[in-house]
Amino acid sequence: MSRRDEIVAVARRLLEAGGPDAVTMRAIADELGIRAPSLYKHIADKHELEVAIMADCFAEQAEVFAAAVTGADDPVRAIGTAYRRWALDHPHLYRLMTDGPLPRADLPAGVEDAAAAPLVEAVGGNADRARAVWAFAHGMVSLELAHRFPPDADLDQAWATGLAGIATA
Amino acid sequence: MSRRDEIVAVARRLLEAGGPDAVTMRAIADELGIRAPSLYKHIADKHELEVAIMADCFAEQAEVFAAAVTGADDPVRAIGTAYRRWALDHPHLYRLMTDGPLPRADLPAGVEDAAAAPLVEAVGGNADRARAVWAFAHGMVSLELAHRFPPDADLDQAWATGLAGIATA
DNA sequence: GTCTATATTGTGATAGAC
DNA sequence: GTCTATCACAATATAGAC
Repeated sequence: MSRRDEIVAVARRLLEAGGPDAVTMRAIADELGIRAPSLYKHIADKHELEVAIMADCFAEQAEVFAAAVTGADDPVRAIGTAYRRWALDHPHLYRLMTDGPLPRADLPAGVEDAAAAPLVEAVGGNADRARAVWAFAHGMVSLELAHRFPPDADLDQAWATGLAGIATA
Repeated sequence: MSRRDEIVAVARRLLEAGGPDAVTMRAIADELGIRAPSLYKHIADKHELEVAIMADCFAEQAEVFAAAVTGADDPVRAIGTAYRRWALDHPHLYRLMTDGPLPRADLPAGVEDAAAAPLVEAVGGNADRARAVWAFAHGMVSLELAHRFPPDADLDQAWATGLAGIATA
């Protein structure tokens, strides 16, 4: 594991544990037992770290979603469940990936498509339906992460209602 | 208009125009021709400003959504259109209202419910369906605001597919 | 109700020695 | 590849005079 990879790994761990404010160049360096300025011998700037973390996550999601559809009775439902699980397990990573425009020019080619492929296939290649399902899943997950639903809301039921509707529209 | 109300109005205008980073106590004060510390004679802290802006927005949304359903053939569709319009017209306000937990304890009672009421009624009082529609709309809007859809995506079609599915599930 | 002065805290990043 | 020293900047908020 190169020094650069170690830095990216530490940055990701800090982000997952403490959110964006916890990811400072000083904190990363402390974790590695070095000084902050030394980091710049291995990476150009902070943006490079964010991009590297996103690339990691897309690859991870591609695996998880592909595994979820394999042999599933209801592939859309299975992806929805996996999508929700991943987001709830990694809330800060999820936000990093969805809060703003993707730095597509800096990302390895194909990672975004690889993560989306299982869903596109699950809806039979219908792009509008894939986007609708994605938007629904993203909306459910981000409202849940933001604690915007009332505590007594039955989210499993809302997921079922939404996915069933869109998948069979 | 009290000095406090002027301050809130300026803060909202700055947020709409330049996003969260543009809303500094200095910028607000500059706009009013006074110094930043003077603001604290009228408001306790920055949080109070955010809450006041949110309250404004909920009241505004309640009006807009209620007007949208009035006499509409397809009320869910009408609210969806109005929801999207409001969000696209006020992206930074929309994010302020949806990115994190609501400070419900500090918000005037009922504003949140008033904004949600037209949708709840449009789906016949079915809470699960209301949440599913809301999540879908929120997902569509926030992905659009984050420029996450490809440029050639037909978003009108995705909206139609999603809303039709959920509304008739 | 406004002012000046200041506390406090934080950030990302660079120069240049070793 | 690491270090020390430091730049350059920005933020919210308070104390106390007027």
